[in-house]
Amino acid sequence: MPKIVDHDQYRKELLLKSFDLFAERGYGSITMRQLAQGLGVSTGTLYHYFPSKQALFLQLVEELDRQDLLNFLAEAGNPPTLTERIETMFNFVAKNEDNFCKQVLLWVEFYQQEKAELSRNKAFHSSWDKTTQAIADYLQVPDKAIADFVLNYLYGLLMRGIFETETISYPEQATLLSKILVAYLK
Amino acid sequence: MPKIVDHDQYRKELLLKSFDLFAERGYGSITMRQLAQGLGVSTGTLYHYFPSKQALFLQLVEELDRQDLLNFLAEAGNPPTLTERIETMFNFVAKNEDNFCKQVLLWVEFYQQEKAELSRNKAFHSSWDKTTQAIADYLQVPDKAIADFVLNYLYGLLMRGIFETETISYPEQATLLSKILVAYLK
Amino acid sequence: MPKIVDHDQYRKELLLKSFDLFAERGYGSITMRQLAQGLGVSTGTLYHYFPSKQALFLQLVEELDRQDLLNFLAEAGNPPTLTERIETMFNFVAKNEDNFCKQVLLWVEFYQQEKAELSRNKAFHSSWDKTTQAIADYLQVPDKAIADFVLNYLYGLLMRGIFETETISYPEQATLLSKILVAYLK
Amino acid sequence: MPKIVDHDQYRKELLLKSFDLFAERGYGSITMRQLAQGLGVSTGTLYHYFPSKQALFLQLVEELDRQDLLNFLAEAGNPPTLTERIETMFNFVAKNEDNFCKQVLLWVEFYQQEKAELSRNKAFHSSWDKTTQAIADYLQVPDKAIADFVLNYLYGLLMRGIFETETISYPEQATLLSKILVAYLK
DNA sequence: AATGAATGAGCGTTCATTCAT
DNA sequence: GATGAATGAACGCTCATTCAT
Repeated sequence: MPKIVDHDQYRKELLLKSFDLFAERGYGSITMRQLAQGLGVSTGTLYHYFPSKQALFLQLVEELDRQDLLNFLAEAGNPPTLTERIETMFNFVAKNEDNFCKQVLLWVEFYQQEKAELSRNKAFHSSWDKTTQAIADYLQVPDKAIADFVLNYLYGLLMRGIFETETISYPEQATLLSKILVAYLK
Repeated sequence: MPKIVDHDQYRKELLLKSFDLFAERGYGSITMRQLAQGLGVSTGTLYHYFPSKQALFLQLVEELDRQDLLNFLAEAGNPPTLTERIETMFNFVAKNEDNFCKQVLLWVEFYQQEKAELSRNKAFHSSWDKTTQAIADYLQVPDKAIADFVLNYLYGLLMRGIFETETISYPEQATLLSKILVAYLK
Repeated sequence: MPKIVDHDQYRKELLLKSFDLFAERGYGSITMRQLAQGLGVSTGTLYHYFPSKQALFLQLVEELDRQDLLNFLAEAGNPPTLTERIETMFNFVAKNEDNFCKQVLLWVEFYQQEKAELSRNKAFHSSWDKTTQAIADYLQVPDKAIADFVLNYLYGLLMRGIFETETISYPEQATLLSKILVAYLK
Repeated sequence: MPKIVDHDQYRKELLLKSFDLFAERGYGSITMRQLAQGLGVSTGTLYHYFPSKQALFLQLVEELDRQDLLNFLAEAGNPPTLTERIETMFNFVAKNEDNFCKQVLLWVEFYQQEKAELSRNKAFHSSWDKTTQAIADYLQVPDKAIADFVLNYLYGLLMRGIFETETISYPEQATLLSKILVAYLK
């Protein structure tokens, strides 16, 4: 019997630890050697667990999207009013803002760089769609357009956090959005 | 100094023509040779006009941001009501959606890939800030938070156009946003 | 010492089974992992039986050369005339043409790739010489030059079977060679 | 205008110089870096002239086969008797024995290593066939089987020069072959 | 101004071999 | 004896950039 390690478990461990490394330097800029060094393994080991840099990244996307959703649902509960649900959601995003920014940045960079050969690989889009859908479900708004509205707002918020020098207050924005929506839905 | 005008004019011509090439393959994936070939010049010529790939791209960012803003202001006029201004804005974005998506994609990819050495170069952020500010001005809303709100929504719209399989209707979204805001501002 | 017999028997079994794998992909192209997988063992096991890829191959050469010779002598008998002996020989080669082609191909590839460090290892050359000598003995021609002549012809036949699109008929060639030699030796 | 060098001429120069390097270490063992160093250029330059290691080698095959044939025809003349033609041919091979051995070795090694993806590329086989055909033509023997006979003999001679410790005398073999054939054709 | 040949560091990836279990 | 995870040097190849012409 070889060394007792759960192959799959170790794979996920490497995956999760690789996120910070990707985030720090970007998908295209970090090298497999740097990744390996950062993870404390050799390049050979990296390739023992993942067939390629792209595959490693794609697995990371899937895993993180899955975990993000799980984490959110675990602590979100099911508040009675839309206002509260929006607040809960914004709180969650605010708490993990840094993580989400890094993710969006990485996903976009990767998509841009590999879009040519990504058409076959639906995993990327489907993962995003699934998350978006789950959030829409959580909000329980009667009109899908309203859910879209909130999501647009949220994704825009993330973008501005990335590009603008001046940061934006999440609680404040959540309050504003709530007020606006309540006024509209009344 | 006629020579300088020619040089500068040619430089901008190359810049503008390079946008489609960047958009098609991504900043990190396209090579200077491919760029040169696509522009119908040699790599040497490219380096005669731009000191580096990064500098070329940065100049492209600045130029396009400038032109986008100019184009918008040129055709936006100054409608009397907020509703109309928002509609005008959304129409403009809808008309140029493809372009804007490509730009956002490229800007993000570039930022992500070069952020390590971008700290010195403020051009990138300042260009984005300037555009954002100009749009906020155009809307003439009393409360800055409202302008932020609209912009967040807009940027989010762009993001979702990129990642989601299902496209989103701009006119419809504009109408919704107008209604919501009118209900709130009343 | 029963253990040693088992070990040795198993080693030869692996050796023989590895021939087809080497033949299919070439010495330089097949990996130890592929070899192990094809044999139904782990790489570790392979290294338990053979100290290195090169040693494994060298043992294969020796074993196959030995067996080829044994097989030939077993079925060749001792026909009274040179013509018959040549015919027997050509029949044998014809029957095993595919095998011999693969062997020549592999031996050449290996020799070419490792010749730098093969000077010490005489096994390779001596194995070839021994076979050649045995065949010469079998023919029982008075003049060594005639034996050389036949062997040259045979090895050339193999080479042309490898490289040329048009295959060559062994029986026909054997008949021709016989006639020619008989005419000469008369 | 760039540096004045005839791209194509320089390519052939590199090609020819690369033969000795390939011959010395083998196709599979020599690296592009070693090749570049041996040629006195950088790896980048090598790739400027040849798209890949395989393509470089294939071009070398074609070029050498072409030149060998040209050289032979240039000095072969058209002797009146078959005996003389065979002698001329064997003299030529004897004079270039070293070269031809190296070529056969390399061609076989390459073929063995790349045969999987070589099916499309007919250049390899066709080049060999062409040469073989030209030699057959030169001999002007009425019966194709006789030409085949001579060629088999020749290729076998080369093989034995490669593998056997004891070298074989070309003039002697040529004389023998002539005698044998003359006895047969009479 | 314009060319494209030249460079070489560095990339993603492979694979013979080792070794803890 | 058997396993397969781990290693890391080395491979083929790329590409931003330089520079002689």
